[in-house]
Amino acid sequence: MITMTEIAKLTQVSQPTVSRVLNGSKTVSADIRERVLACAREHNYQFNALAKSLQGGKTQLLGVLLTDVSNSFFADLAKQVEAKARELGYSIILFNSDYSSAREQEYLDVVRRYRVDGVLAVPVLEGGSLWPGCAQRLDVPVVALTRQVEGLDCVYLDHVEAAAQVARHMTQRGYRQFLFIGQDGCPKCEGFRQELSARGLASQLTVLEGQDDEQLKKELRSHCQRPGPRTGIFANNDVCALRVLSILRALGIAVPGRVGVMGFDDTYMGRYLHPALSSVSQPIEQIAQQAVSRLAYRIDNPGPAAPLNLALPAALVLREST
Amino acid sequence: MITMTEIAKLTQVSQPTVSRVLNGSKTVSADIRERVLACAREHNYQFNALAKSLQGGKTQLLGVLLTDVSNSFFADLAKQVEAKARELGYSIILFNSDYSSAREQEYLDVVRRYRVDGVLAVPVLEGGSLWPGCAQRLDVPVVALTRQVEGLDCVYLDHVEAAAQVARHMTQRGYRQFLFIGQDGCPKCEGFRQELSARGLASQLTVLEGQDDEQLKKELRSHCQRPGPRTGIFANNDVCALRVLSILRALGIAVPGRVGVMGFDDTYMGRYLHPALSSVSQPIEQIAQQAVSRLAYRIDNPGPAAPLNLALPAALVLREST
DNA sequence: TTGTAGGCGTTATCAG
DNA sequence: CTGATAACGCCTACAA
Repeated sequence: MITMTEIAKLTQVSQPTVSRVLNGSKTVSADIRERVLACAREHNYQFNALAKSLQGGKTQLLGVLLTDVSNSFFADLAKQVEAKARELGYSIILFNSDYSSAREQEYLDVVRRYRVDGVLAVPVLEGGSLWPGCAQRLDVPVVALTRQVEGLDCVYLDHVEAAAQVARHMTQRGYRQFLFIGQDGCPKCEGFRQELSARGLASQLTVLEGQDDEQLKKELRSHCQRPGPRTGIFANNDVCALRVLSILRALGIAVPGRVGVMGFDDTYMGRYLHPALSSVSQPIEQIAQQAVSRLAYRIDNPGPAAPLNLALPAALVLREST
Repeated sequence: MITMTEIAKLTQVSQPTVSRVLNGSKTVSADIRERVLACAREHNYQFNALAKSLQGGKTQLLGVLLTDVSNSFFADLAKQVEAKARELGYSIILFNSDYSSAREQEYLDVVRRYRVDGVLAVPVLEGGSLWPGCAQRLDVPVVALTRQVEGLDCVYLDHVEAAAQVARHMTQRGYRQFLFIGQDGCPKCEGFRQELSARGLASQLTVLEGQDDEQLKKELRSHCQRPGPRTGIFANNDVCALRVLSILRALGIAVPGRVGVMGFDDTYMGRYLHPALSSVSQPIEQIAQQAVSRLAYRIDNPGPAAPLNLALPAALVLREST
């Protein structure tokens, strides 16, 4: 690949002059400018971003650490983040921690090696308590995605509040017994529990981890097939909700009559299911937009700043399953 | 961030000595080694990948150009590619062309700027005829993903053969009228047509672009509701198949009795649908594995080589919808 | 075993 | 308006 020095030789000028031309400096005579530009075009010149960055400048690179790109929510998020980053002239190095803290740490080092200008990350651990420390060691700005992290810039959907909305909606629809399928103690679960508690229904909540299909089927049978009040099931995400719907159908349990099902993320498939899936919609584009522009701002304005703690509101998308 | 030169000053040795220690050279005295390592650890040293690469070496960076990460197939692919790349010590810069050729060209330049060691790309245009040219201009190895490109390394699922399998399966199941939903002339469509043709059924094939739901519904009604032979519908991908299933249900058309539906990509949701969706399964992990290791091989062994043209076989996953 | 000198492709700061 | 020169962080000779 051709360099400025080579162009300089070919066009009989000094290398700094080539630099001036290629960077659009006005203080170059017309004929030199033309000669240089012609030569650059002819050889398909592209500046060496590494050399340029070495010079103390920025790399225009953002590290993006996700837990699982194959999850359709994160995939969407990655897409939007890439788009926003591009608008601001950044490219992204993508890492997939696969929910492994060890890998997350490893990637934190890699990101430093490449001297990225900033990092967007979905912390592996919900609490994210070790992240402020990581961020400091990184010595570039960091914005946490979709997780609240104390003492760190973060942009997220308010899971607690969203789950409370779900609880309100379900009680309104007449469900009086509840199942949360996901990790006990996570923000969604807590928000759900709190709101039920406020309505004196906390004792009616059961939390199921719901790993494999067989296990889940057994548990759903015992919870939903016996007579009793209608049951509202809040699934950790749409994939999980889809599995639940499938099992309920196999069990011959009526949805939304006997049991209501609510997903999370509002993935595209929801509207095409039968019954169409009610879900909590995340404002993915806003999250990406806010996170990237905050990161860009911090890159352009270094120095300490009060952490941004941006909790975006969720919207319930009500369809047939509740 | 601390540099070798700074460590050198702190430990009272020369910078190249620091380099030797940090790169594990044996020819350094024990006490210097320890002093240097201690200092490096203390200041959390990470080498500057830019500077190192500038030296004419490799960047350990791979450019990955996708058309749409939010598509669950490509999201899976991205995940696998990242994993394989990591195993070989590469990090990936991810670009999303969004099916825009203009953006694709733009990204080709960006990738050159960062002096990536190689590129993995899903060409925007099916034929991919301008890619061999692009690859040459890139002057790093390129491997095309999931598309056959003449004169370029490529790893893909054989769409033509896969579609032929679908046609055979459908005729076996007694479908005698056919719909392909997707772009006319694409490999899947051609493979489907050819195989039907070989069975004297080509005249029974109709191709629908199927953009919006309303339009598609109208067309499906006119094709499937009138009496006549059973219809086999081959959808371009699972998302599309899901839409078709949803519309057929609304129309009260029996699946798989009156109409059979086959998707493509075998995304996770297929097995949970009702009826469970038959689909063509792509060997995503193999594609990623083969593509990345081929790329790595070409990086390590520069110079001309006969293009690899690796067509992986598809597997039909038969469930309830056909 | 260790240090010195040069260069990778840029940009920035000087002179001229 | 243009050209030297130094510097960024590292590595690879070569020299001591």
